[in-house]
Amino acid sequence: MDNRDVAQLLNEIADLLDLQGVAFKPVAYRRAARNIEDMDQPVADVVAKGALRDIPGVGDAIAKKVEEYVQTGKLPYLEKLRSEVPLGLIELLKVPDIGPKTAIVLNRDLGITNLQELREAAENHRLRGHKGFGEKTEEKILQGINMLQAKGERMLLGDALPIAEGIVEYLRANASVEKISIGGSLRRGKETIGDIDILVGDNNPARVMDSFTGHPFVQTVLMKGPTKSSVLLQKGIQVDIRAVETGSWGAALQYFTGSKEHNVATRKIGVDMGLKLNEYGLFERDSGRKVAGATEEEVYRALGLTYIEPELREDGGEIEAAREGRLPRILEHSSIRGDFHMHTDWSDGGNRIEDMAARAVSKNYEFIGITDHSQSLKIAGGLTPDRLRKQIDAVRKAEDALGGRIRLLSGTEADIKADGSLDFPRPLLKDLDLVIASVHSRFKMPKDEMTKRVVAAIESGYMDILGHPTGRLIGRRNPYEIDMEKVLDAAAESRVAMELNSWKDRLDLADGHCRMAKAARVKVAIGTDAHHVDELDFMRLGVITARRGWLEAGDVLNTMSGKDIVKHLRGRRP
DNA sequence: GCCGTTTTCGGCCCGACTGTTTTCAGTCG
Repeated sequence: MDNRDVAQLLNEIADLLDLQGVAFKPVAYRRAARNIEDMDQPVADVVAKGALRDIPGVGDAIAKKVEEYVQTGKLPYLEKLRSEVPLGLIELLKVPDIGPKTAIVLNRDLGITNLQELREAAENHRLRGHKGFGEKTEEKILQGINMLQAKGERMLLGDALPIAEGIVEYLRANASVEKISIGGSLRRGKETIGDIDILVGDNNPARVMDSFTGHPFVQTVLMKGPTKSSVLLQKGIQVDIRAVETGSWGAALQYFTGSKEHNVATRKIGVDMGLKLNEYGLFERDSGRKVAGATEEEVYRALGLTYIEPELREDGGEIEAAREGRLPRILEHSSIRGDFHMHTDWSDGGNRIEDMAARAVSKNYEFIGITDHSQSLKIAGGLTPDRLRKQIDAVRKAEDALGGRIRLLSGTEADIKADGSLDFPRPLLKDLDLVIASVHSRFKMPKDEMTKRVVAAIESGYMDILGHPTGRLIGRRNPYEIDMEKVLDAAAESRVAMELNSWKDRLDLADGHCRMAKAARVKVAIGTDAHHVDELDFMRLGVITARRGWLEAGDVLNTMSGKDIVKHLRGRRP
């Protein structure tokens, strides 16, 4: 059982308590669930250490239940709740506009116990006429059920960003707004996005709403008011837009960026200072006088905090750090001077070495790693030792042709075989500038075996970077079982870097693991894993993830100059 | 159920939009 299972359990308890009309407890269970889910350590380890109560939001009662579940696999408290509430009611909560209150009424007055029965009742017009239910509510519920069943998974950060940027550009050009920004989880750079939030600062908000909801990318208008609207795009992507006057821009952007938990925490700080924070500004509670609001910096300053970058706003310790002035100066994209990981037409890439290099030069990079696959990855046209020898020459030639404008590191993404050995003979590895080694097979190994395998590769002395360290594909494949603490300890010892693979459905290391790497004093190397020149742009996803992982320029090898990175890598060869 | 730079008890963020209301509750973010 992993952290997600435990979180799911606690969330179910919260839902069931909601459905019993219990106040406050559901919020507490959800907070604990979220913090357990976001933890980097397996919850079972925390239980073993007896450290559950150190998790924010976990007190005696929840700790006892989690312990019981982890140790016995059972939780009688949940069983009891399940027996008290019709099980199908929980799925009703997923329908937009149906919350616990409505679900309770539907069940109590109409005997509805699941989604199917709700659909039938709505279709047969049995809802209208009941107190609080009219014709429109009935229609909306039906629509909501259809939407729920058609709705896809969460979007990847790398898919959502270009869509949101397109909308921003459109509004900038067509609605001549004064200020506009992406907000929400997208601005915070979360790896997956539920919907797209956009904030507009304009002294005529109603006009912006008309412009927004009236335009061709909108398929359905879900809601439209003078300052706030929601629409659906094709494929069911929801976009929420909010407009405020420019004087409230900072407060609104702060509010609209979230996270929800970060906002609750900042508003609480306000309350403690006799202030009230909302999207219009920060106000003295008694006099109503406005203290701040035009910029985010101003709002944070007035709360006694240094500015907190959006990627850090997860209520993960950033508020305490900001109060004590010890927030890290997180990585900036402008500090990136190279890319460690890409493929060419020598294996399964789409472009030549020269093309990749030229695009890198146009990004002002000082180095790139040419790292095609190794021989055992036949499906991807992995290079034989012979071919790799030839490629080393080709890389040198391409570098010369560019007249020293960029360093091309001849490298490989070598397979880590099941026994922990690398997929090329050592003399060949020794002649390469850069060795990334990755697991591409036998993903389902037991945890201790997988850990041993990867640690053995790290300790071989022939690798520089551990490629996509957990092997996950967001939304498609779980990370393989591995003891990240042990891997990081070995990496620290051997001075091997962890890759932050910034391919859009990898982002591996994930943000939390970046923090662990930093704590273990292990460097991070961002690699796009590009198979095409355009995919070198995935670098920004890596930078965002590194920022979410609290990494600073000095924690990331990509900030080294071309000259220094060559020196660094040469110094590692046995 | 959790939590504490006024608290170990008594609070628990704040406002827009909608539908069905003659003044507001519920939901959402």
